[in-house]
Amino acid sequence: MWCEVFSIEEVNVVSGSVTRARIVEAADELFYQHGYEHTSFAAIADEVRISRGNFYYHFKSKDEILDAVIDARVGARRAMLEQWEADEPTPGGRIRRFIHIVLTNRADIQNHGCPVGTLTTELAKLDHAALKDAKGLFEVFRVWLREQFALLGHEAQADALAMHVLAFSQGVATLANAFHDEEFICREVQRMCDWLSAYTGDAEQDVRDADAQANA
Amino acid sequence: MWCEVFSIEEVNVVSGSVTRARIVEAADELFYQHGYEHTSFAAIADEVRISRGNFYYHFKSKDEILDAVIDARVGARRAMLEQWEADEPTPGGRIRRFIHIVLTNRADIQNHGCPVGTLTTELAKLDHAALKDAKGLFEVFRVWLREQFALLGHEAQADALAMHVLAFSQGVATLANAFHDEEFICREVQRMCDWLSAYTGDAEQDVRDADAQANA
DNA sequence: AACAGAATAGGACAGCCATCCTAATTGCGA
DNA sequence: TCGCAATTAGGATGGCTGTCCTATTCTGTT
Repeated sequence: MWCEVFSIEEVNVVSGSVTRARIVEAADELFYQHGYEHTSFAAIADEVRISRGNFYYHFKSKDEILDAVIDARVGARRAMLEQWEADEPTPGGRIRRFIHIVLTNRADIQNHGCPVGTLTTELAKLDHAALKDAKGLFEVFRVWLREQFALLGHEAQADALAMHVLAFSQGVATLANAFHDEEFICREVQRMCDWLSAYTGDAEQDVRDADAQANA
Repeated sequence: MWCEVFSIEEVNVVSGSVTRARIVEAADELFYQHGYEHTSFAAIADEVRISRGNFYYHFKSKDEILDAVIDARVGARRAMLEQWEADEPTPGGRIRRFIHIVLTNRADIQNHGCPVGTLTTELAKLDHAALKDAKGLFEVFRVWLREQFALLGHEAQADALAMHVLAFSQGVATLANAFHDEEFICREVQRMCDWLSAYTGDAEQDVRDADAQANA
């Protein structure tokens, strides 16, 4: 759901203008922090230090900025998952890595919730055309998790297990955002990892051990 | 999180004016369906068939309507929980009842998510003063669930277990809203009830066994 | 019937917003 | 250096929103 920040230059290679990339980056952050509807052109303009009217050279509407933001998020998440596959040799380790995101990004999550879940929820309420694309963000993780469970030999249940892990992340994120309770996040991550170990086959792993292994 | 509808007259006894109650009722529904920010006075006015300017006889701002809506929701949820305590003899049965809400109200949840979770998420993004009260809605369920687990003899873990059940409901609601997958809801409810049975002591959903143990 | 206060209607207002338009500036190839 | 296209600035515009104000209608009491 969440993702490390990638530099503007990297994005720029794909999308053309530097200004355009900076607009997308600023919009991404502001949409996450304050929501899509509540973020005005003026706010993005202040952030990018660009004239309001100038947006329309790069985008022809606010909706189009949203599309670009979602595309950027999809790209960033895909890149993150590929990185995980390079780092983690086992599917179980990769899933654990996903579970640990709510801990890794706990500061942002407590402040603003899950970028994927909150955007999807908002666009659903607005009955916005981009809702379909936002759901695509969820699908990226769903498909990836499904693959990992299939690799663990649970092909028949793979999708159900993937959805269960996604539900975990959304539940934790929503409550962490509401209550700002860090211990709660730790407990739920531990519980989820315990649950996962029944599917990976190896013995249960303590959170600290997993972190130590990840940093090794 | 969700709640049966109570008639206007019932609410009216407490709050005074009939028109006021109708405004709150309409606002409650519209805030749920389209979000607080995206719901305009005009939309509520159309629903209640009342003049725009007339709102300010009953409320002195939109924020005040939100406060009234949250108060109404708290009242309705409290009433629902009291009803459950009258209906269900065992704490385990009551918790199961809570778990089943996502199934009972699956239509609304698939369309608009959880009324408590989505409101809290939105108000957090808006940095709205009423966020505190919206969190209070969560607290109503948290405290109640904690009580039920304590009655089951798990006082030490009661709050953690309550939070776990809340996280379940939020995760399922968010994904049900995104994917409109009814089977997913069923699976997760079943999984959660299985999990719960480890704390109620009985093998399956036998109410009398749970009752006997609770009274022991 | 007369009056008072509650309740309602509907227009007026200022502020914010996304969008559009046009002029100015920049950067780059010839 | 010139010229053209890409890029930017910033004001103008119209629509929507929450809020306010005042005139009117309703309701119950004397």
